[in-house]
Amino acid sequence: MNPQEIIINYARKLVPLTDEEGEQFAAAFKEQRVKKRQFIIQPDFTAKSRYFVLNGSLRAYVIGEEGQDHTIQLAVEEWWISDYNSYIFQQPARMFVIAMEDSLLFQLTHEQESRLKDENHKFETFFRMLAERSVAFMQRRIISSLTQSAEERYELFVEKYPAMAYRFPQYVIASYLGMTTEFLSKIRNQRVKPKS
Amino acid sequence: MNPQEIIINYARKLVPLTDEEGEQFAAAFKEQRVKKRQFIIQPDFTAKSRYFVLNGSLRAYVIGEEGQDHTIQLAVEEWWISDYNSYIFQQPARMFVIAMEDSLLFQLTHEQESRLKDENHKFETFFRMLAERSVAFMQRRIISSLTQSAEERYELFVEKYPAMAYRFPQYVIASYLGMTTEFLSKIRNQRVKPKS
DNA sequence: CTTCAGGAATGAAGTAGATTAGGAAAAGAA
DNA sequence: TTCTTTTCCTAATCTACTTCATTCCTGAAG
Repeated sequence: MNPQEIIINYARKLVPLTDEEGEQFAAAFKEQRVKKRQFIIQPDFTAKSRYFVLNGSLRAYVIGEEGQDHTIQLAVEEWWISDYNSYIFQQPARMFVIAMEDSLLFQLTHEQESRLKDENHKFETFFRMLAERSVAFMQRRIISSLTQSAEERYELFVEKYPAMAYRFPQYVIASYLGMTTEFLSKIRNQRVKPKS
Repeated sequence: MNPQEIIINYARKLVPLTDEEGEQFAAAFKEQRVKKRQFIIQPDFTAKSRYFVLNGSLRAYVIGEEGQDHTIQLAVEEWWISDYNSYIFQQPARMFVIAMEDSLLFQLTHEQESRLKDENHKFETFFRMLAERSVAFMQRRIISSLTQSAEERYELFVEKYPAMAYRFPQYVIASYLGMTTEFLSKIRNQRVKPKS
Protein backbone atom coordinates (compact mmCIF):
# COMPACT_ATOMS: atom_id res chain seq x y z
CA MET A 1 0.00 0.00 0.00
CA ASN A 2 1.32 3.43 -0.84
CA PRO A 3 1.28 6.34 1.61
CA GLN A 4 -1.75 7.94 -0.01
CA GLU A 5 -3.78 4.77 0.35
CA ILE A 6 -2.69 4.37 3.95
CA ILE A 7 -3.80 7.83 5.02
CA ILE A 8 -7.07 7.56 3.12
CA ASN A 9 -7.85 4.24 4.76
CA TYR A 10 -6.99 5.75 8.08
CA ALA A 11 -9.24 8.76 7.53
CA ARG A 12 -12.10 6.53 6.47
CA LYS A 13 -12.09 4.88 9.87
CA LEU A 14 -13.42 8.19 11.22
CA VAL A 15 -15.38 9.75 8.36
CA PRO A 16 -16.77 8.41 5.07
CA LEU A 17 -14.93 9.87 2.09
CA THR A 18 -15.53 9.62 -1.64
CA ASP A 19 -12.52 8.68 -3.75
CA GLU A 20 -12.17 12.28 -4.81
CA GLU A 21 -12.27 13.54 -1.24
CA GLY A 22 -9.74 10.92 -0.24
CA GLU A 23 -7.31 12.11 -2.89
CA GLN A 24 -7.86 15.69 -1.91
CA PHE A 25 -7.13 14.79 1.69
CA ALA A 26 -3.97 12.84 0.91
CA ALA A 27 -2.71 15.61 -1.34
CA ALA A 28 -2.33 17.92 1.64
CA PHE A 29 0.42 15.73 3.05
CA LYS A 30 4.08 15.63 2.13
CA GLU A 31 6.36 12.65 2.53
CA GLN A 32 9.35 13.19 4.76
CA ARG A 33 12.18 10.81 5.48
CA VAL A 34 14.03 11.16 8.76
CA LYS A 35 17.04 9.33 10.09
CA LYS A 36 17.44 7.86 13.53
CA ARG A 37 18.20 10.55 16.12
CA GLN A 38 17.01 13.34 13.87
CA PHE A 39 14.86 16.04 15.49
CA ILE A 40 11.69 17.19 13.80
CA ILE A 41 10.62 19.56 16.58
CA GLN A 42 12.74 21.52 19.03
CA PRO A 43 12.01 23.88 21.95
CA ASP A 44 11.63 27.58 21.17
CA PHE A 45 10.74 26.90 17.56
CA THR A 46 7.07 26.79 16.65
CA ALA A 47 5.83 23.40 15.50
CA LYS A 48 4.62 24.19 12.00
CA SER A 49 3.41 20.64 11.31
CA ARG A 50 1.96 17.52 12.74
CA TYR A 51 3.21 14.15 11.52
CA PHE A 52 1.54 10.87 10.68
CA VAL A 53 3.92 7.92 10.97
CA LEU A 54 3.97 5.75 7.86
CA ASN A 55 6.97 3.77 8.99
CA GLY A 56 9.33 3.84 11.94
CA SER A 57 8.95 5.34 15.41
CA LEU A 58 9.32 8.65 17.23
CA ARG A 59 9.35 10.07 20.69
CA ALA A 60 8.33 13.42 22.17
CA TYR A 61 9.97 14.54 25.40
CA VAL A 62 10.74 17.49 27.63
CA ILE A 63 13.84 18.20 29.68
CA GLY A 64 13.19 19.03 33.33
CA GLU A 65 15.02 21.44 35.61
CA GLU A 66 17.74 18.99 36.55
CA GLY A 67 18.24 17.77 33.01
CA GLN A 68 16.01 14.76 33.40
CA ASP A 69 14.17 13.62 30.36
CA HIS A 70 10.45 12.84 30.43
CA THR A 71 8.68 11.13 27.56
CA ILE A 72 5.36 12.78 26.76
CA GLN A 73 4.36 10.77 23.73
CA LEU A 74 5.42 7.81 21.62
CA ALA A 75 4.45 7.13 18.04
CA VAL A 76 4.69 4.15 15.72
CA GLU A 77 2.94 3.32 12.45
CA GLU A 78 -0.47 5.02 12.09
CA TRP A 79 0.04 7.30 15.08
CA TRP A 80 0.30 11.08 15.01
CA ILE A 81 2.94 13.11 16.74
CA SER A 82 3.81 16.76 17.37
CA ASP A 83 4.03 19.23 20.23
CA TYR A 84 0.30 19.90 20.20
CA ASN A 85 0.42 22.83 22.53
CA SER A 86 2.77 24.48 20.08
CA TYR A 87 1.01 23.26 16.96
CA ILE A 88 -2.55 24.16 17.94
CA PHE A 89 -1.77 27.63 19.24
CA GLN A 90 1.21 28.21 16.94
CA GLN A 91 3.43 29.17 19.84
CA PRO A 92 7.04 28.18 20.58
CA ALA A 93 7.44 24.50 21.44
CA ARG A 94 8.58 23.16 24.78
CA MET A 95 9.21 19.64 23.54
CA PHE A 96 11.71 17.75 21.48
CA VAL A 97 10.42 15.27 18.94
CA ILE A 98 13.07 12.85 17.76
CA ALA A 99 13.14 9.81 15.48
CA MET A 100 13.95 6.58 17.31
CA GLU A 101 14.52 4.72 14.02
CA ASP A 102 14.90 5.73 10.40
CA SER A 103 11.33 6.67 9.63
CA LEU A 104 8.98 7.71 6.88
CA LEU A 105 6.51 10.42 7.85
CA PHE A 106 3.56 12.16 6.33
CA GLN A 107 3.86 15.81 7.17
CA LEU A 108 0.82 18.04 7.47
CA THR A 109 1.48 21.74 7.93
CA HIS A 110 -0.79 23.94 9.98
CA GLU A 111 -1.64 25.87 6.85
CA GLN A 112 -2.59 22.82 4.86
CA GLU A 113 -4.69 21.56 7.73
CA SER A 114 -6.55 24.87 7.92
CA ARG A 115 -7.18 24.76 4.22
CA LEU A 116 -8.58 21.23 4.46
CA LYS A 117 -10.91 22.19 7.29
CA ASP A 118 -12.22 25.17 5.38
CA GLU A 119 -12.72 23.23 2.19
CA ASN A 120 -14.87 20.43 3.45
CA HIS A 121 -16.97 19.91 6.54
CA LYS A 122 -15.92 16.26 6.59
CA PHE A 123 -12.29 17.17 7.13
CA GLU A 124 -13.23 19.45 9.99
CA THR A 125 -15.14 16.53 11.48
CA PHE A 126 -12.12 14.30 11.04
CA PHE A 127 -9.85 16.60 13.02
CA ARG A 128 -12.50 17.11 15.66
CA MET A 129 -12.73 13.36 16.16
CA LEU A 130 -8.96 13.06 16.23
CA ALA A 131 -8.78 15.65 18.99
CA GLU A 132 -11.57 13.96 20.94
CA ARG A 133 -9.75 10.67 20.77
CA SER A 134 -6.65 12.35 22.12
CA VAL A 135 -8.67 13.74 24.98
CA ALA A 136 -9.96 10.28 25.85
CA PHE A 137 -6.48 8.77 25.55
CA MET A 138 -4.88 11.40 27.73
CA GLN A 139 -7.62 11.18 30.31
CA ARG A 140 -6.90 7.48 30.63
CA ARG A 141 -3.24 8.25 31.12
CA ILE A 142 -4.01 10.80 33.83
CA ILE A 143 -6.28 8.35 35.63
CA SER A 144 -3.58 5.70 35.41
CA SER A 145 -0.95 8.02 36.86
CA LEU A 146 -3.25 9.01 39.72
CA THR A 147 -4.56 5.58 40.64
CA GLN A 148 -1.84 3.04 39.87
CA SER A 149 1.57 2.08 41.21
CA ALA A 150 4.64 1.98 38.98
CA GLU A 151 4.32 -1.77 38.62
CA GLU A 152 0.63 -1.62 37.71
CA ARG A 153 1.28 1.09 35.14
CA TYR A 154 3.93 -1.04 33.49
CA GLU A 155 1.74 -4.15 33.42
CA LEU A 156 -1.11 -2.20 31.89
CA PHE A 157 1.20 -0.69 29.29
CA VAL A 158 2.59 -4.06 28.25
CA GLU A 159 -0.91 -5.44 28.05
CA LYS A 160 -2.27 -2.60 25.91
CA TYR A 161 0.79 -1.92 23.74
CA PRO A 162 2.88 -5.08 23.64
CA ALA A 163 4.43 -4.01 20.34
CA MET A 164 5.78 -0.80 21.84
CA ALA A 165 7.00 -2.35 25.07
CA TYR A 166 9.82 -4.15 23.30
CA ARG A 167 10.36 -1.82 20.39
CA PHE A 168 11.53 1.11 22.49
CA PRO A 169 14.54 0.98 24.78
CA GLN A 170 13.78 0.55 28.42
CA TYR A 171 14.72 4.08 29.48
CA VAL A 172 12.10 5.44 27.08
CA ILE A 173 9.34 3.26 28.48
CA ALA A 174 10.40 4.10 32.02
CA SER A 175 10.32 7.84 31.44
CA TYR A 176 6.97 7.51 29.63
CA LEU A 177 5.50 5.70 32.62
CA GLY A 178 7.00 8.14 35.11
CA MET A 179 9.64 6.03 36.81
CA THR A 180 13.40 5.51 36.60
CA THR A 181 14.99 2.96 34.32
CA GLU A 182 16.51 1.24 37.34
CA PHE A 183 13.14 0.74 38.92
CA LEU A 184 11.63 -0.59 35.71
CA SER A 185 14.49 -3.03 35.47
CA LYS A 186 13.65 -4.25 38.95
CA ILE A 187 9.99 -4.68 38.06
CA ARG A 188 10.79 -6.60 34.89
CA ASN A 189 13.10 -9.04 36.61
CA GLN A 190 10.86 -9.54 39.59
CA ARG A 191 8.12 -10.73 37.29
CA VAL A 192 10.25 -13.45 35.75
CA LYS A 193 11.55 -15.14 38.88
CA PRO A 194 9.40 -14.73 41.96
CA LYS A 195 11.14 -17.92 43.21
CA SER A 196 14.77 -18.97 42.67
CA MET B 1 -26.43 38.44 31.80
CA ASN B 2 -28.81 35.56 31.20
CA PRO B 3 -27.61 32.02 30.47
CA GLN B 4 -28.18 32.39 26.73
CA GLU B 5 -26.03 35.47 26.55
CA ILE B 6 -23.31 33.83 28.60
CA ILE B 7 -23.01 30.80 26.36
CA ILE B 8 -23.15 32.90 23.20
CA ASN B 9 -20.38 35.16 24.47
CA TYR B 10 -18.40 32.10 25.39
CA ALA B 11 -18.84 30.54 21.95
CA ARG B 12 -17.85 33.77 20.25
CA LYS B 13 -14.45 33.58 21.89
CA LEU B 14 -13.76 30.62 19.60
CA VAL B 15 -15.84 31.23 16.48
CA PRO B 16 -17.64 34.28 15.08
CA LEU B 17 -21.41 33.85 15.20
CA THR B 18 -24.24 35.95 13.84
CA ASP B 19 -27.04 36.76 16.27
CA GLU B 20 -29.18 34.15 14.65
CA GLU B 21 -26.48 31.50 14.91
CA GLY B 22 -25.91 32.44 18.52
CA GLU B 23 -29.56 31.93 19.36
CA GLN B 24 -29.60 28.66 17.51
CA PHE B 25 -26.58 27.53 19.49
CA ALA B 26 -27.97 28.56 22.86
CA ALA B 27 -31.28 26.89 22.08
CA ALA B 28 -29.61 23.47 22.13
CA PHE B 29 -28.92 23.80 25.87
CA LYS B 30 -31.22 23.18 28.77
CA GLU B 31 -30.92 24.77 32.19
CA GLN B 32 -30.47 22.38 35.07
CA ARG B 33 -30.33 23.16 38.75
CA VAL B 34 -28.41 20.79 41.02
CA LYS B 35 -27.99 20.80 44.75
CA LYS B 36 -24.75 20.32 46.66
CA ARG B 37 -23.71 16.66 46.75
CA GLN B 38 -26.01 15.74 43.88
CA PHE B 39 -24.56 13.41 41.22
CA ILE B 40 -25.01 14.20 37.56
CA ILE B 41 -22.93 11.28 36.29
CA GLN B 42 -22.35 7.87 37.83
CA PRO B 43 -20.29 4.80 36.90
CA ASP B 44 -21.94 2.18 34.68
CA PHE B 45 -24.42 4.69 33.30
CA THR B 46 -23.62 6.32 29.98
CA ALA B 47 -23.01 10.07 30.17
CA LYS B 48 -25.71 11.37 27.87
CA SER B 49 -24.69 15.02 28.29
CA ARG B 50 -21.88 17.41 28.84
CA TYR B 51 -22.40 20.39 31.13
CA PHE B 52 -21.41 24.02 31.00
CA VAL B 53 -21.26 25.61 34.45
CA LEU B 54 -23.27 28.82 34.67
CA ASN B 55 -22.95 29.03 38.40
CA GLY B 56 -21.45 26.89 41.16
CA SER B 57 -18.82 24.18 41.06
CA LEU B 58 -18.44 20.46 40.33
CA ARG B 59 -15.94 17.69 40.61
CA ALA B 60 -15.29 14.53 38.58
CA TYR B 61 -13.59 11.64 40.30
CA VAL B 62 -12.93 7.91 40.19
CA ILE B 63 -12.73 5.43 43.03
CA GLY B 64 -9.60 3.27 43.06
CA GLU B 65 -9.20 -0.35 44.10
CA GLU B 66 -8.75 0.43 47.79
CA GLY B 67 -11.59 2.92 47.88
CA GLN B 68 -9.36 5.94 47.40
CA ASP B 69 -10.84 8.82 45.56
CA HIS B 70 -9.00 10.60 42.76
CA THR B 71 -10.16 13.87 41.31
CA ILE B 72 -9.96 13.91 37.53
CA GLN B 73 -11.48 17.26 36.80
CA LEU B 74 -12.80 20.37 38.51
CA ALA B 75 -15.22 22.88 37.08
CA VAL B 76 -16.38 26.35 38.05
CA GLU B 77 -18.17 29.09 36.08
CA GLU B 78 -17.54 28.89 32.31
CA TRP B 79 -15.92 25.45 32.47
CA TRP B 80 -17.28 22.25 30.96
CA ILE B 81 -17.56 18.95 32.73
CA SER B 82 -18.52 15.37 31.97
CA ASP B 83 -16.94 11.91 31.76
CA TYR B 84 -15.59 12.52 28.27
CA ASN B 85 -14.56 8.96 27.64
CA SER B 86 -18.16 7.99 28.25
CA TYR B 87 -19.68 10.98 26.51
CA ILE B 88 -17.63 10.87 23.32
CA PHE B 89 -17.92 7.14 22.73
CA GLN B 90 -21.33 6.79 24.43
CA GLN B 91 -20.09 3.98 26.62
CA PRO B 92 -20.69 3.37 30.34
CA ALA B 93 -18.97 5.91 32.57
CA ARG B 94 -16.21 5.15 35.03
CA MET B 95 -16.44 8.44 36.83
CA PHE B 96 -18.67 10.21 39.31
CA VAL B 97 -19.50 13.84 38.69
CA ILE B 98 -20.88 15.58 41.75
CA ALA B 99 -21.90 19.14 42.60
CA MET B 100 -19.69 20.73 45.24
CA GLU B 101 -22.16 23.60 45.72
CA ASP B 102 -25.71 24.31 44.66
CA SER B 103 -25.16 24.99 40.97
CA LEU B 104 -26.82 26.10 37.80
CA LEU B 105 -25.77 24.16 34.71
CA PHE B 106 -26.37 24.34 31.01
CA GLN B 107 -26.91 20.81 29.81
CA LEU B 108 -26.06 19.75 26.26
CA THR B 109 -27.10 16.25 25.27
CA HIS B 110 -25.06 14.17 22.88
CA GLU B 111 -27.97 14.26 20.45
CA GLN B 112 -28.30 18.01 20.50
CA GLU B 113 -24.58 18.39 20.04
CA SER B 114 -24.66 16.12 16.99
CA ARG B 115 -27.49 18.10 15.56
CA LEU B 116 -25.60 21.36 16.01
CA LYS B 117 -22.51 20.00 14.32
CA ASP B 118 -24.51 18.77 11.36
CA GLU B 119 -26.40 22.01 11.00
CA ASN B 120 -23.54 24.42 10.75
CA HIS B 121 -19.85 24.10 9.99
CA LYS B 122 -19.11 26.78 12.60
CA PHE B 123 -20.50 24.66 15.40
CA GLU B 124 -18.36 21.73 14.30
CA THR B 125 -15.38 24.08 14.40
CA PHE B 126 -16.36 25.20 17.87
CA PHE B 127 -16.35 21.68 19.27
CA ARG B 128 -13.13 20.87 17.46
CA MET B 129 -11.45 23.83 19.11
CA LEU B 130 -12.92 22.90 22.46
CA ALA B 131 -11.43 19.41 22.15
CA GLU B 132 -8.06 20.80 21.05
CA ARG B 133 -7.96 23.05 24.06
CA SER B 134 -8.65 20.08 26.29
CA VAL B 135 -5.78 18.23 24.67
CA ALA B 136 -3.42 21.11 25.38
CA PHE B 137 -4.70 21.44 28.94
CA MET B 138 -4.32 17.75 29.67
CA GLN B 139 -0.90 17.62 28.12
CA ARG B 140 0.22 20.34 30.50
CA ARG B 141 -1.17 18.34 33.38
CA ILE B 142 0.70 15.22 32.28
CA ILE B 143 3.94 17.15 31.93
CA SER B 144 3.42 18.63 35.38
CA SER B 145 2.83 15.22 36.94
CA LEU B 146 5.93 13.79 35.26
CA THR B 147 8.31 16.64 35.95
CA GLN B 148 7.31 18.27 39.21
CA SER B 149 7.29 17.44 42.91
CA ALA B 150 4.13 17.59 44.98
CA GLU B 151 5.08 20.97 46.31
CA GLU B 152 5.84 22.40 42.87
CA ARG B 153 2.56 21.09 41.52
CA TYR B 154 0.67 22.82 44.31
CA GLU B 155 2.47 26.13 43.86
CA LEU B 156 1.79 26.06 40.13
CA PHE B 157 -1.86 25.26 40.74
CA VAL B 158 -2.31 28.14 43.18
CA GLU B 159 -0.57 30.45 40.76
CA LYS B 160 -2.69 29.48 37.76
CA TYR B 161 -6.03 28.92 39.49
CA PRO B 162 -6.02 30.95 42.69
CA ALA B 163 -9.82 31.11 42.71
CA MET B 164 -10.11 27.32 42.76
CA ALA B 165 -7.39 26.79 45.32
CA TYR B 166 -9.52 28.21 48.10
CA ARG B 167 -12.96 27.42 46.78
CA PHE B 168 -12.58 23.65 46.98
CA PRO B 169 -11.84 21.80 50.22
CA GLN B 170 -8.28 20.73 50.70
CA TYR B 171 -8.84 17.02 50.17
CA VAL B 172 -10.23 17.75 46.70
CA ILE B 173 -7.21 19.82 45.69
CA ALA B 174 -4.89 17.17 47.11
CA SER B 175 -6.50 14.34 45.19
CA TYR B 176 -6.53 16.46 42.03
CA LEU B 177 -2.81 17.07 42.36
CA GLY B 178 -2.04 13.44 43.18
CA MET B 179 -1.07 13.62 46.85
CA THR B 180 -2.68 12.97 50.21
CA THR B 181 -4.57 15.61 52.10
CA GLU B 182 -2.11 15.27 54.99
CA PHE B 183 0.82 16.03 52.78
CA LEU B 184 -0.86 19.06 51.24
CA SER B 185 -1.64 20.32 54.72
CA LYS B 186 2.05 20.08 55.52
CA ILE B 187 3.05 21.93 52.37
CA ARG B 188 0.56 24.71 53.04
CA ASN B 189 1.71 25.28 56.58
CA GLN B 190 5.37 25.08 55.77
CA ARG B 191 4.96 27.97 53.36
CA VAL B 192 3.47 30.30 55.95
CA LYS B 193 6.07 29.98 58.69
CA PRO B 194 9.56 29.00 57.61
CA LYS B 195 10.72 30.73 60.81
CA SER B 196 8.88 31.00 64.16
C1' DC C 1 -26.00 25.25 74.37
C1' DT C 2 -25.00 20.79 72.96
C1' DT C 3 -24.25 17.39 69.48
C1' DC C 4 -22.51 15.87 65.46
C1' DA C 5 -20.24 15.61 60.84
C1' DG C 6 -17.03 17.10 57.55
C1' DG C 7 -12.74 18.96 57.19
C1' DA C 8 -7.94 20.29 58.69
C1' DA C 9 -3.61 19.86 61.52
C1' DT C 10 0.11 17.25 63.51
C1' DG C 11 3.39 13.68 64.50
C1' DA C 12 5.36 8.98 64.35
C1' DA C 13 6.37 5.07 61.63
C1' DG C 14 6.53 2.77 57.16
C1' DT C 15 7.43 2.25 52.08
C1' DA C 16 7.54 2.97 47.03
C1' DG C 17 10.53 4.56 44.30
C1' DA C 18 14.83 7.73 43.47
C1' DT C 19 19.65 8.24 43.58
C1' DT C 20 24.18 6.75 43.22
C1' DA C 21 27.75 3.90 41.72
C1' DG C 22 29.35 -0.22 39.94
C1' DG C 23 30.07 -2.96 35.88
C1' DA C 24 28.47 -6.15 31.88
C1' DA C 25 26.75 -6.71 27.48
C1' DA C 26 24.83 -5.21 22.92
C1' DA C 27 25.19 -2.46 19.00
C1' DG C 28 27.30 0.88 15.96
C1' DA C 29 31.14 3.04 13.85
C1' DA C 30 35.77 2.83 12.14
C1' DT D 1 38.30 -6.77 14.19
C1' DT D 2 38.55 -3.19 17.88
C1' DC D 3 36.92 0.93 19.93
C1' DT D 4 33.04 3.68 21.58
C1' DT D 5 28.56 4.48 22.73
C1' DT D 6 24.31 3.07 24.24
C1' DT D 7 21.60 0.21 26.96
C1' DC D 8 20.77 -2.76 30.81
C1' DC D 9 21.42 -4.85 35.39
C1' DT D 10 22.39 -5.15 40.59
C1' DA D 11 22.52 -3.53 45.04
C1' DA D 12 23.06 -0.22 48.82
C1' DT D 13 21.53 3.96 50.64
C1' DC D 14 18.29 7.77 50.85
C1' DT D 15 13.98 10.56 50.72
C1' DA D 16 9.50 12.31 49.30
C1' DC D 17 5.47 10.93 50.24
C1' DT D 18 1.95 7.67 52.48
C1' DT D 19 -0.38 5.55 56.37
C1' DC D 20 -2.19 5.51 60.67
C1' DA D 21 -3.81 7.50 64.86
C1' DT D 22 -5.30 11.37 67.40
C1' DT D 23 -6.86 15.90 68.25
C1' DC D 24 -8.79 20.26 66.90
C1' DC D 25 -12.02 23.31 64.45
C1' DT D 26 -16.21 24.99 62.52
C1' DG D 27 -20.82 25.35 61.28
C1' DA D 28 -25.30 23.35 60.94
C1' DA D 29 -29.06 20.73 63.25
C1' DG D 30 -31.50 19.49 67.08
